Amino acid sequence: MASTARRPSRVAKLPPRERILDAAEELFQSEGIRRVGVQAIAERAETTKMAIYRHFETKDALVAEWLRIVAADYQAAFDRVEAEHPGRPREQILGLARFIAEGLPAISHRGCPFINSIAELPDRSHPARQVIEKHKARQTRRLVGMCAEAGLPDPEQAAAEITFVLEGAQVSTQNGSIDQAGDRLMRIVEAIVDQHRSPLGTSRATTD
Amino acid sequence: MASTARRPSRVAKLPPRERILDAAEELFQSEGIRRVGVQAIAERAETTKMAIYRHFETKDALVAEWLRIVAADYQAAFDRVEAEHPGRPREQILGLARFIAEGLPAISHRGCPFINSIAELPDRSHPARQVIEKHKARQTRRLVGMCAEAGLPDPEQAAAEITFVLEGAQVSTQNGSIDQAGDRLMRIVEAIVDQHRSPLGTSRATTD
DNA sequence: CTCTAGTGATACCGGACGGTATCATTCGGG
DNA sequence: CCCGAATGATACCGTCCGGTATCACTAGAG
Repeated sequence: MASTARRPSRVAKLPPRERILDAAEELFQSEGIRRVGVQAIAERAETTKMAIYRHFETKDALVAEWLRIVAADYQAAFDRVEAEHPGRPREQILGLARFIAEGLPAISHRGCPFINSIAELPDRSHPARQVIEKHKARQTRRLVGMCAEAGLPDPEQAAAEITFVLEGAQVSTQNGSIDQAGDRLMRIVEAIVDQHRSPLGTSRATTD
Repeated sequence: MASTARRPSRVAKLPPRERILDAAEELFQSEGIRRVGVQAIAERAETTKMAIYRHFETKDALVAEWLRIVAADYQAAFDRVEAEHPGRPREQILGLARFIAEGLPAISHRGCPFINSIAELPDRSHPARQVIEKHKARQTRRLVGMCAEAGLPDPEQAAAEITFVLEGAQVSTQNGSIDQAGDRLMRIVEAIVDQHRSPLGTSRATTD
């Protein structure tokens, strides 16, 4: 049976590997990769350094696995938004933008894990970098597809613009240069999706 | 009179402080702040660690000074673009965008120093963070002013959109998710500045 | 029960780091 | 010419880091 997956000693705990990944997630996100030592992760996971090195070859491998999970979560959110509006690419794009916009407040202290990790890992051969690269490539491919389905005349350009705006909203929120970034972001993406786009004017004709 | 500022031993060298800042610039930009040790900076500057600590209280102070210089260079480019098109805010904005777009290839390996530094310095109280914050705030203020002068109906929104797109183009170039980011960036900013903006269509009416 | 695989705990290693102390050297101004 | 300030060179300190070795323990399978 085992209602709880395991029960090592007293409290119901997740297996060590999960605890390690959870701890790594929290620490890497809030403090950065290089500032967080393996020891700190172990303490937060209520285990030891040795346990970490039993489950992950090196710290870099742990970093890569963390980013793999973040990317998977992101993709899952992408899937969810897509499934909520089947056959309606414009709504899908807006849903994605809303997902990002709603995540901005949580991101305001520390920014996007991918952007931050790239900054902390200059060498492109790092395993984590390849995880990010693949994720971003897939993300772009999907977005281009959505833009094409939405009937936008130049899907690549539209996807580039949406990508720019989404990324820019995150970094601008992080560095505090733009306030109400979420609202502004939504208005911009709406203008892109509705082609007539005059987001700066007062006209607010949402066709369909 | 000292035709050359100084000539310590053999080759004409800049004074140590300049050499240190130059070395720091190169190393911080290409490797990141935390990956670069004071020793490495000293070697690159053809001096010693002690010399660095004679000119800068701590490594953090050196980082802050470096970013202050980067911000100043940036502001200078901003000034130059502004002076090239006096009284023509639209041309000024486009010039700024072009400045960024042309800098993208050089940035493709390592990204924007401000974005990277924020990622490497999680604590907002860090002196370098305050340098960045001030710079970004001033940047936004100037851009809003330009948008207002250009007669755009909602200058704050337009400035936000331009900021998002500029920042997003930089991170997207860095992570390789968008190709031809420079061209795409220019088309987007043109569309923002010319309000009729249908950058995705084939119409290419560049008035004036 | 016994055997084994996974886990917890501790100590350790070599290296890099930020920062300091000390002393020799050089150079320009008086 | 000489003095003092700035610089160069080297050694050092305490700390933290990634990673390893060792040993005791627990729990589940047979």
